[in-house]
Amino acid sequence: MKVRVRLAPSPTGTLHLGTARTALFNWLFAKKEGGTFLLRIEDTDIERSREEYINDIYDGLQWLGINWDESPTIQSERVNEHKQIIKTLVDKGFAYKCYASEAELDEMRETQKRNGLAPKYDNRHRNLTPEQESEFIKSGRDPVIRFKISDEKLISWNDLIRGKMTWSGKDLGGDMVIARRAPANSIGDPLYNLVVVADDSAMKISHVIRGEDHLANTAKQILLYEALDLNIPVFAHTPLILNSEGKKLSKRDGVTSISEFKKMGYTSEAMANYMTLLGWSVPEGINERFNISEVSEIFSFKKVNKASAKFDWDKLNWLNSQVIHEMSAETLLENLEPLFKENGWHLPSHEWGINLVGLIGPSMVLINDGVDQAKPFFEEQELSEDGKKQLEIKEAAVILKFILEKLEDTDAASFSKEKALDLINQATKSCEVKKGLVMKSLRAALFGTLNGPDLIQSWVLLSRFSKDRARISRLI
RNA sequence: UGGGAGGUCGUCUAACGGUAGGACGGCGGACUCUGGAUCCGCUGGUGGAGGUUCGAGUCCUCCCCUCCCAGCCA
Repeated sequence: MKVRVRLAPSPTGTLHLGTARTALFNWLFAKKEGGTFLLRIEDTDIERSREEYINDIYDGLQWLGINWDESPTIQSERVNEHKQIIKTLVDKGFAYKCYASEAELDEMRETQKRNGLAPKYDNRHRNLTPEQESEFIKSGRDPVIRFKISDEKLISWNDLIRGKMTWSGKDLGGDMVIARRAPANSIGDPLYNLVVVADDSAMKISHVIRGEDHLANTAKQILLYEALDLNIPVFAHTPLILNSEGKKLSKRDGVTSISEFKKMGYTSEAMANYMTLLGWSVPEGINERFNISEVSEIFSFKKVNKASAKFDWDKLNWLNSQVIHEMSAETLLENLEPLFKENGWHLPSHEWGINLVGLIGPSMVLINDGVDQAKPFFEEQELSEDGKKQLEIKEAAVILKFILEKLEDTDAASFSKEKALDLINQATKSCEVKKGLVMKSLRAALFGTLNGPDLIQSWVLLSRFSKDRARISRLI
């Protein structure tokens, strides 16, 4: 069987972490099996769907390196086909018009709940007589169209992740609505379960891979496949990504959009790596830090976990830092230079820039950290509390004075690590202090704080602007 | 409430019925400036009770907990 899978996002919001992970599993499976990965935009809810979200979804997938085959299917463009299918179902007696009002059904559900029952449509209009129908129409009622679900029906499928699944028709909430309310002589807007079946079939989807929150939909959809005499695809229901409370991730949980992660300074490699790791376990001997192209050669649902996983910032941060450490200085500089420009910072030379990112790279977790860490090299910093304290030590002034005098005899252009180290050693000896005191004082004077990257290399970079002298002398 | 899916260190996970291991985090040390870099070490777990078995995270029974669905949303 030729593998054809799809991602079917609804453009009612930006590309969500959960959707992106589903995309990844579909993509990985398609790549592994030499199949095709398709995209279908489910924009049948016209009220909530927006063009800008479609673009956000495309951008996010591309950024993650999840490329799709063929041009995306736009669901709303297929509405006539969907209505035709609904008409067929009605004509064949699989579906019927239900005139019950929403208020009437709300009341029905309320009563059921009060009596400790699960809310469920009671199929009250399944067998209306033509007389009853015309009565409703005459009174101005418009119907929805419902697909019959027999209480006795047993539905089962073999899930690639969960094994054999079985549902009973009586647990599917009664006859399901497949078309919105519309005048009786027409067909209303087709709804989710119907359009999914219609489109998955039309797109010749072989495997439906989606979150486990769709389990009940799958049972309903199988009934539609059977009624329409269509081939039933293979199903795989993936575990979900949960928030730290163990609930389904929602917009309320803060950052959940791929575009937001990108903006914060996460790399696409780390995001894809982490999303794959949540739910899929690496075979023995393979490092947890991987590229999805490597996984696409070994991906299997056998290694996909059944239980949902809680999202963990620490692990994502670690992966992101690993990705940054692996970057060449050239690549890292390419990532940072636009951010530097936004702050009005200009590199004195490309080589200087390379040395700078080489220095700060190892301590970056997010790409955006590079901005904070580079800042002291471009802009003079206020003294921090502990920096101030360090410079209040009485030897500090003596040390700085000594170094400043020596610097004035030194050529800024040829200042080097060796010369910097030599100066520090000279100061240590001449001022009769511990080397640590010299270095801490110098760090405080040059950068305002007591922590940062390697002091000697930092000093050499700073000297390129002759800023080292200026910064020391301001304190004397 | 009904149905469904799940439950191994704090988190993500590994373990033909055969020593519960790894990663992240946390804690401690090293790097004779800092540390959010790097290296080393430590910490910590099979939801509960029975049962089968020489031996149970794994098999059986009962219980508990969590999540998902129960829309004329997708």
